[in-house]
Amino acid sequence: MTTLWERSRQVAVQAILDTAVRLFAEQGYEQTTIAQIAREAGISQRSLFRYFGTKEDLVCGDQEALGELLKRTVEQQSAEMSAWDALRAGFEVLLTANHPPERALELSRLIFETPSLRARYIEKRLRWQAELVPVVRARLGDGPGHPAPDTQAKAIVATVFACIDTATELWAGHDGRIDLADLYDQCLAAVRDHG
Amino acid sequence: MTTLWERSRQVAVQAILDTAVRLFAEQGYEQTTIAQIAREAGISQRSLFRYFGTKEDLVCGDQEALGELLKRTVEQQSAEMSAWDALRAGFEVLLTANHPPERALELSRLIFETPSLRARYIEKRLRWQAELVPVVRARLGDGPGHPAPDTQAKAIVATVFACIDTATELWAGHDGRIDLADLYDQCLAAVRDHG
DNA sequence: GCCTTCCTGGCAGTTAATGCCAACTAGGCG
DNA sequence: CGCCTAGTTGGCATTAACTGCCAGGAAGGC
Repeated sequence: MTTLWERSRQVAVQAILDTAVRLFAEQGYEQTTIAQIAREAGISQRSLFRYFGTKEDLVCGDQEALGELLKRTVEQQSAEMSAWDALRAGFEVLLTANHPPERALELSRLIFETPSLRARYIEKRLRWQAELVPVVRARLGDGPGHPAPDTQAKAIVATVFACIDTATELWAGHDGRIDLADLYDQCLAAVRDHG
Repeated sequence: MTTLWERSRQVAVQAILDTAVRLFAEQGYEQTTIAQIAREAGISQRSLFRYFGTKEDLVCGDQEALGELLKRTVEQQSAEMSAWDALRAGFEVLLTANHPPERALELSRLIFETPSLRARYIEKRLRWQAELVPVVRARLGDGPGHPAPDTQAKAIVATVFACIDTATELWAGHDGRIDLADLYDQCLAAVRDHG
């Protein structure tokens, strides 16, 4: 443990993030420049880019870690659980592991009202999707004779994320007053329940 | 009709597009600069930006027109058709209205393998989704008493696009040898058929 | 207390994108 | 035919996100 370096790094990262989120909320994402964030956070522009490779990473940078968590959680669900239920369980773990809800709400609103950010966010999510496909496919084998299990797995994962996205958008639109997991269930029911 | 201006504009646009697609295919998207495209297309950099607002628009610029077409097609389906079937009909019209298949394949591959392009493409698609929600919601009213029709409509539209995206990715991965509409049906079946 | 190692900050440069202005050209009108 | 207006084009400057490079400094082992 290179202790002091690690610690001051953590402090710097947190200071940058706080400054950035505050400025984004005050002025909007596009209107806030990297130079301004660096100045107010008391760090050089050059170092800011070393911590966060891009401006977008200031908002959706910690996605990689969550993707890992999601994958591991889905893998560890009991083998009898259907792919849909395993993915739902993974989603629920994400909810508890996320930021404090108030911050998550602020970030979600920012992402959903800034097109370029939303696109970037979805792009990162697509990487999770790719990693989840083999995990989901492993749960499809024991059903009846399915053709093209890969197609099936990809479609299921894509749909689950589409519903997560839709639910999150609705949740942010209602200022977090409606339970996110409930919204997700409603979305999935709208898709899967025939009638 | 301001004829000559209109016509030379069309010619210029086509020349720029041809040059751009060729260079992207040869060197990759990120490695090709706007300056190079402008130089080889025989136009100033400034004018190129007037035709195409951004570099990404060179690849996915004509998406707006397709979005309009999709919305109109879905609207015009017979009222008895379910939301799912109406959306499928819209998708099928898109397929025939698109570029020549060989070019569409090239563009799709470029988009799927270039993260920034894919993000931009998704961003444009999100605008289609938002516009389709009211159209889809109008088809849900005559069913049994549904709670939160907006949630339902959003979830359905998001899922349809997730399946379109998945099908297109698979289609590009198979070099277009599998029918895109068939892939879409497989994706949707994987999501909607319980078993 | 030195020395290696890693981090930081400043500087210059690249690329996409935008605003501004002067030169130009198509097309209408006398 | 010749001018005039309107819309177009291209060059110049500028901004903002990034990247490479190099010097200077601090942390931690010896």
